[in-house]
Amino acid sequence: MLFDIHADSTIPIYEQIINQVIFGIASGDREAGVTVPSVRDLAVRLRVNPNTVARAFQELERSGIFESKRGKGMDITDTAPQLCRVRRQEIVGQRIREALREAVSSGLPAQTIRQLVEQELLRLTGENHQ
Amino acid sequence: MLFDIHADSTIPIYEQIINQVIFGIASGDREAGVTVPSVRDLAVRLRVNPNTVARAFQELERSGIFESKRGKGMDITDTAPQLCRVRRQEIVGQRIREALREAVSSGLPAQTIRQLVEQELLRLTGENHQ
Amino acid sequence: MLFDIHADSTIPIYEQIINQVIFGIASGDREAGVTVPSVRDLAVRLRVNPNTVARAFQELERSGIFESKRGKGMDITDTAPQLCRVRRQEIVGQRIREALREAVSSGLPAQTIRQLVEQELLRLTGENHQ
Amino acid sequence: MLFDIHADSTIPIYEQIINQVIFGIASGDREAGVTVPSVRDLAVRLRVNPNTVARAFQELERSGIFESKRGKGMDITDTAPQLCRVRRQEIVGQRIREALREAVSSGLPAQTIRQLVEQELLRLTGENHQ
DNA sequence: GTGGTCTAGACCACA
DNA sequence: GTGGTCTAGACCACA
Repeated sequence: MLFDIHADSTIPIYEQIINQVIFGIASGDREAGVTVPSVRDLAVRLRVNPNTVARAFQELERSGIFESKRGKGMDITDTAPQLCRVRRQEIVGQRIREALREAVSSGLPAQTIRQLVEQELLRLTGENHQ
Repeated sequence: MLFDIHADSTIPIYEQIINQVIFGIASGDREAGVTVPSVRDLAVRLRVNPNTVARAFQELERSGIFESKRGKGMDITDTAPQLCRVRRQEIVGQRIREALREAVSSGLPAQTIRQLVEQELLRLTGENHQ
Repeated sequence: MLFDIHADSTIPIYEQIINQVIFGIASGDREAGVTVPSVRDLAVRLRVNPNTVARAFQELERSGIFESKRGKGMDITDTAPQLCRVRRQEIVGQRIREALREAVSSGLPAQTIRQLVEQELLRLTGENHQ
Repeated sequence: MLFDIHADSTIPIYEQIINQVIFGIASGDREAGVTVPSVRDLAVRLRVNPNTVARAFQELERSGIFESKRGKGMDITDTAPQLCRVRRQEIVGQRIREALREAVSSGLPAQTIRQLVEQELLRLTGENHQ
């Protein structure tokens, strides 16, 4: 599982970790039953405070995505892949919804907003939209 | 100028005020040279502490959108409309960019993202996209 | 007496009025015994709140530069010219002193400060310094 | 970094803090990447309310001189030294410019002004000007 | 531990 | 009346 943490993002580090775990599992990077790196190891790897990783893992456990193996670390649950696909859609959907709600309330014409979105999507996906 | 403040939003109140002033001026709600409601009045109207309004106004002054007339209150500057149109585009554009970047990095197929966006845009603008 | 009021200066308007009166008298623009414009007239001329002019005049009276002619306006006192020459030196001296004290405390080398001063003086007086 | 705060100065406390940070960094007192005293610590040290320090730090952050490391405190940015040297020159230069402009407009002869400046500079730097 | 936001309330200079 | 500054104190998210 790859992590790409930006300490200076507006998104808190623990939330970046959570989302990247969710996105990774939803995309099939990891399968159920697999053991997850320890809090300590991941903290070292990401150069991040262990408390921060611990917090992310706790929330993932509460969500039913991780389960703790009695003192032996964390596993990915059987239901994780399904849960993560749902959660991914929610997370992404909500942020898009908020961005568009703000855009509309700003008074920018719908046409301009649509252009902003389209142009950015093309830039990000590098895909031709025909 | 209409204000719609949500005390429980993740966006700080003073920033909501700033953005709504910017959006309002960018949309032509208020013209340059016009006097702005006083800190105290707006605070009462928004049921918010005067310090919070004052902070928003000070940032707007630093941005060249308001100018303080000593002892008399705040005016909208001559350059405000232009500045606000630029700022609006930046604010809206950045939030859209971040939402889409996250969406793409989540592994959702571009087609799904495009659907999410399109569906939300239609819902918000109530417009028929033919 | 000429006035040059800048509403947006960092120097309060009443203080600009006071200083310009003092500088004017010190420079011999007005002689003792001459009647001064009324608060109301000057306020109109300077497009300034009458309270502001009144405050300036009060301070000038307290300083012995103006004297009120029982309800008939203000005169310049006999001692005004002498007082104003002293005050002018104090006002100018103090602001220069503060500026230089800050400059020195900023850590800029004395040589750099001297250059800044010299260059500005030349610019302002348009005079050749040989 | 030494601080010398005067609660009774006409310059607001938060601005004194800002200027002294700028002057200190411009003079090489602190290097980039170094962590800054915490808001709470500095507030205790300066016997000032934490909010006042926080305001100064926030303006320094907005100026690109400090950067906030979420949950960890403030760092001096890489560009701070350069920014601070520029800012120092601006701050000092502007105050000198204003003082001299006033001096010239006061009607004092250029020669007298030059003497005032020279005498004060000598007093402050204790240096022989030959 | 860190900074960020907000409230309540005081006091001040200015117009 | 206006805004600007400051204090005291609370609460929160984050690491």
